[in-house]
Amino acid sequence: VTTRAARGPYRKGQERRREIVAAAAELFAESGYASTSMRELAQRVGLTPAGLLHHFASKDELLTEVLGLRQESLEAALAEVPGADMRTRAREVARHGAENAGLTSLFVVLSAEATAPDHPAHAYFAEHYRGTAEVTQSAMAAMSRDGEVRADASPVDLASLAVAVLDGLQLQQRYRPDLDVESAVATFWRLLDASPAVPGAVDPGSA
Amino acid sequence: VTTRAARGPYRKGQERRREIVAAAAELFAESGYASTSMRELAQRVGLTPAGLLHHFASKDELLTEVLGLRQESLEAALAEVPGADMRTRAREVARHGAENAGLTSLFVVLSAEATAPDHPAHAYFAEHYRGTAEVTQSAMAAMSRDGEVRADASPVDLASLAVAVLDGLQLQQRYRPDLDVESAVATFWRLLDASPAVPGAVDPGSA
DNA sequence: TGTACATCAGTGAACGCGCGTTCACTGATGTAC
DNA sequence: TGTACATCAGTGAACGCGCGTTCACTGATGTAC
Repeated sequence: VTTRAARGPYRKGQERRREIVAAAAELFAESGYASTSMRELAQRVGLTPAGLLHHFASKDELLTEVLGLRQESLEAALAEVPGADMRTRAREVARHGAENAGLTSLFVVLSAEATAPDHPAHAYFAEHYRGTAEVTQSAMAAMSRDGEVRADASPVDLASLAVAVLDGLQLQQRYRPDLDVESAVATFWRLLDASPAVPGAVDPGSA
Repeated sequence: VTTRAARGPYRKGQERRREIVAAAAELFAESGYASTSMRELAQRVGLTPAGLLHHFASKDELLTEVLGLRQESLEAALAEVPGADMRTRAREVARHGAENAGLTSLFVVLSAEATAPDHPAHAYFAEHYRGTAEVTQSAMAAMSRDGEVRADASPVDLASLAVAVLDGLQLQQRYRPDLDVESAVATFWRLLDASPAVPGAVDPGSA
């Protein structure tokens, strides 16, 4: 008996997948994961709920796919400034966030929703924040050692602040669209300057 | 025909109300509003779902009550430092947040969930952020004018940052319980100092 | 001080509804010969 | 180049379930006389 191999999805099928993930990202960003229904999403892409599940095994799998989408998009943007220092990378994260407002809202809304331990994305965000804290702390420590940021503040606190500023501004912007996230982020990093624009200041890095 | 006036709730009933609101605050903080069910809440306080609705007209009314609870609690804490300057008040907000971890989580989780325009708490949070921005901006502008914060940063940006730092840190702490929110907030305010601890610096406020 | 009774506190069963998912099915699409 | 047919893309109806809320009801509690 000879068994035939699966053909895999057609080109049209793959396009549909992308279209569905993009629409899901928009809806999750608007209302969160739990409050977005398969019926609502299906209608958005012109399918029936059952049609969605032909492309994805479950609503959970869609969430996983959406989280991956954001990751890819951000990593692609960061790959354009290879080997840049942390300030530049942080500003690139902020710039990317401002440019992709949808994905940005998505991440803030989902991370807050996923603080519930039984939320399907809880493990993802716990790992995300753990990894971000680790990377940011060691980068900030290195910058502090090299005199690139003020030495009179704990690098651990500065790392927490750098992350909090991005999250907090993005949340705030959802209620105050006039808020200029990029400008505020730039101002934050200026606060960290090792040599503030104070007349008569000497370089503390040589101490 | 003489109609008798309503008696109002008994003492036991009022205690129940408070007990229910407290439990609702805990559950909303854990899982958000939409994902918390009346059945779950009823079980927590030893009632049936219908029993809850004897004390509150709807789930929505419970949410309103819970939001008011937080407001009262924070205002009571701030009333203990009357007329204090903005730094002290901000630190008091942070201290209060750290002490009432439940209420704090509640506010961050709900504000993210409520970014959806049709969420029952959307108007509340929109007004909350609008009012907070207004107060914080004018306070920051006054401090800048008086030389109490660095003059080389826009007061509007600093105000946005002050709010974002509190929100962002509280969100981050839900995934990293080791995070020291109070310390990070103190570090942030040190970054704003008008006269950084730099040898040889002169007071820029007299310029 | 005693008691009738209106109101309060709470129950248990049921309601209509929207949810994610299943299942058997139909037509479209690409491929092997 | 033509065609048989396996697989893909998608439908329509139905599923069991948990949701917020309703309703008629029972016992407890406080109050007016």
